[in-house]
Amino acid sequence: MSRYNPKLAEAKWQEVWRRREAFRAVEDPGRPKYYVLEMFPYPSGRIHMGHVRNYTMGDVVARFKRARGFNVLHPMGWDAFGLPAENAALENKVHPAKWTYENIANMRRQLMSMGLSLDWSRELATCDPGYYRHQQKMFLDFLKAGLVYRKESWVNWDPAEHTVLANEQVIDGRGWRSGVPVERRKLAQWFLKITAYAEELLGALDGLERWPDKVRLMQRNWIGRSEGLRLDFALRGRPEKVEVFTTRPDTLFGASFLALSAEHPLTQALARDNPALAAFVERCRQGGTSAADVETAEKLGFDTGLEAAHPFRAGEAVPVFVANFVLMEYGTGAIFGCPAHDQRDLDFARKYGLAVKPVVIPAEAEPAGYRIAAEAYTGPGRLANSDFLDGLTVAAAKAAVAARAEAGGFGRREVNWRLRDWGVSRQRYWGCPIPIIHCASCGMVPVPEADLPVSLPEDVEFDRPGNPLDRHPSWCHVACPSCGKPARRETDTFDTFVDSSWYFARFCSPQASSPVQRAAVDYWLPVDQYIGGVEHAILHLLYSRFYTRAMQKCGYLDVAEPFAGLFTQGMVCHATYRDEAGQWLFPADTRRAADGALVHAETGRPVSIGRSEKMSKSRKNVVDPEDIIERYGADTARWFMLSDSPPERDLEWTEAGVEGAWRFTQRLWRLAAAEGLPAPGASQPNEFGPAALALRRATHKAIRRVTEDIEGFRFNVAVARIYELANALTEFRGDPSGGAWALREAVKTLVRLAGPMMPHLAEELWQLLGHDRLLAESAWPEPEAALLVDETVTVAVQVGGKLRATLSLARDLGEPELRQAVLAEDKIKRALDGRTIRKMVVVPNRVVNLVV
RNA sequence: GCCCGCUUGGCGGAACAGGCAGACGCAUCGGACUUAAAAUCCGAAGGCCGCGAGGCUGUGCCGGUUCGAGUCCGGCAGCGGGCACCA
Repeated sequence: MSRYNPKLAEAKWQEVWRRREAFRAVEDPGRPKYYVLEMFPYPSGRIHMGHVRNYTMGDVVARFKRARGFNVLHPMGWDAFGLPAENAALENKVHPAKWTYENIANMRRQLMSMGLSLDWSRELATCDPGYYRHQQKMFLDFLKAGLVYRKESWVNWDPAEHTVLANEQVIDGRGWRSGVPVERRKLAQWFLKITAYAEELLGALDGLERWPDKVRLMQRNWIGRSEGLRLDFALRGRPEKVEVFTTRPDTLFGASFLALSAEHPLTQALARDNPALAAFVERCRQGGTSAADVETAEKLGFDTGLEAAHPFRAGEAVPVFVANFVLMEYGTGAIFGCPAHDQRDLDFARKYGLAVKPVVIPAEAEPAGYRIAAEAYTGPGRLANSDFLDGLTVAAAKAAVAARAEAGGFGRREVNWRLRDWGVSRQRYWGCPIPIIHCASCGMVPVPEADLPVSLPEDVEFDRPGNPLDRHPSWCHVACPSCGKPARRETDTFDTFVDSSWYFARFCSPQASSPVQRAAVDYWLPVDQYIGGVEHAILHLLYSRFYTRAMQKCGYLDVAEPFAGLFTQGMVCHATYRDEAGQWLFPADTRRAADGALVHAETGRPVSIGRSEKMSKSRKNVVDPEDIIERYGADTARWFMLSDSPPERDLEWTEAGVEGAWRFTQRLWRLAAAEGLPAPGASQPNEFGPAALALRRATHKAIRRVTEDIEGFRFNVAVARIYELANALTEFRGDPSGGAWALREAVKTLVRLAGPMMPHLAEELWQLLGHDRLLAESAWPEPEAALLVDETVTVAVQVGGKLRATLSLARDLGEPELRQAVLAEDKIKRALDGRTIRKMVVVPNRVVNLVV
């Protein structure tokens, strides 16, 4: 028999699908729609295994849903703006646009070789003015709707390169190129008012039932709703008050200091005539802006010498510090510290010799002798040493403090959010220009809609750091649309998260002259199944949820939630290899020596094998999908991606695993291309012998299980079911009564079920089996209910919870018959050893447990 | 630092909603076919004890709930991921 040649077959079927426009999506209100979307890729130039995994899963869903009768939308595009293009420009003297579009062309070719059932007519790239003009239009709408504002905000500043750095460009507090310590600097920037939707974004999470719980939890924590109290502290010897925010007003009587942010107005005022403080504030600016940087930095404080009066005990006062861990962005930029009940405050108090007074006493502790040692106590308890709060629970004490503070006019209950507004300004070239003009007379003037898009200038130089838009000789100089006088364009561009916050909506009507065409989004949205990496669990998904609401407010569409279903896939990992010198090696540069040891492909020197880690270029543990597809074909790559590892978990790429997948494609070919099957259309026999019936049961059970497993995103289990059906087929030895018909049914079903995963091979076999219609256009089978239940079941019999025997019994036996059958069994009699049965626990058709 | 996740044979994993732990695959071993190899086909296999029937034990660790725990609860350990300018 001939072997299956994936190279020929894959090219052939891809061409057939393309010519027939088999995957083109057209709105059809008469049919139920299904929108499958994978997170679109950044066009880095080559697809990697993570893409293969992501797009294979999406394609399985798309092909499956299409076969189930849905009108499927499955588009692809490019998240094409971003920093790497500028880095490439800097390093290789190639224009970001040229670099990006060449990368897109190559990746499109690679994706096409995977045989994905995509509607390529809807392809878009976010760097195309035809895309980003609409983004500019919507920004102006958001501005009118009050969702946009401008304020000063902190950035990472590289003092050597005079440029703003991304967090990833800050390594150990230093610029990645210059190696110079990074400073925090303030810059006027554009913000989108995501906090206006904080309550709604939080509340709506409950309704996203087809999202992973962990993603919802991460978003919940990110939004970070907390109820607390704003409280005024009077200062001794100064007129100002310090307003603090606290979620633990109950611990107020344990307060031993106040801490202000380095950016707090009072700090700034004090620093003007206190050089030591000014120096400290300067020092706080060292280091990056990320949370990890701020929170792992050493906790530092500066005693201002001021004292703040306790709100409830005028005679008592606490020192006022400036501290580097207090964030101006959160709450009021000032806190009171209660060391006994907050670890960070405790560390701070120990360092600066401040009092540690416990005020919440755990139930099991003695109030008089209760002391705090190295760890703060944050659990429940009763209040002590706290005046009018003594004896109250934490919750009651919080309420009591709040009530008194409000009554006294020096406190206000408040809901605070960790969520901050979305800073969308980037001081970069390769992004969507922000359509604003700064005029000396008129202020900030929106670019008139007729002048959109504001396109990026093409004649830019990347010979030095900084934003080329800023130093462009002509681009930023423009007449003010309002007064006509010379004015200057905004040179910031949008965060690329803006681009990706609405592309799913654009896919519904990618050619529309407005951002979206209403009928199209009304039909297709929301996305029924979104698939991507868990690394986007918070930002991209939260921004998209906000952006969709903003679009809704401006009348572009009428859904609040963009993604009804979400699936987050795991990463693709591979073992790491090093040579004797400790240098990383690509797997492709190694081979197996005669004794099985791994050696360098050329030198034959030994190679040490490290643990499996996420594929990354820096560790060289990458396998190029193009090589795999070249050697084995796309179906093998797809099949391997789906076998073994549950999709949400990390997958380890192994050569042996790919070989196994390859062998199965050949095995399937042999099973289905075998001679001697009855022709299609042969009528179903009335009678089936036992072997034929058993095969039919296996076939129909496979249909049900594979269907359920694909629906439930258990692709690895679906693959196992397909193997089981293949095994049943292999074991089948024929049956004079209906055997041939049952065999054909099983083979046909096997091909049909494998179709979403190995579409080319399945299409080839489908044709070989004599079908006229394409598999890609054929329906999914329905299992016959009668074939799904067995007459006999295997019942496990336990004595005292231990398995003693398994019995093959008729289905749904009544308890008396069951008891009789169980007690007749020798093994059970022996296990009982004459003891009396106190109770018989029966799980129908599964387990009998005899309690003795 | 904070938040989140994961942990089952040699390996990846399966186990509906608390009910036969190890489906399915990979690797391994034995056999068939072959001059030989590859490919393919058949078979074995968690660990320990036993000639055997069989017994004991076993889902990261400690404890609990239950007739029954991989699954539920409490505690611990190890590993991984995210943290607002990478996408």
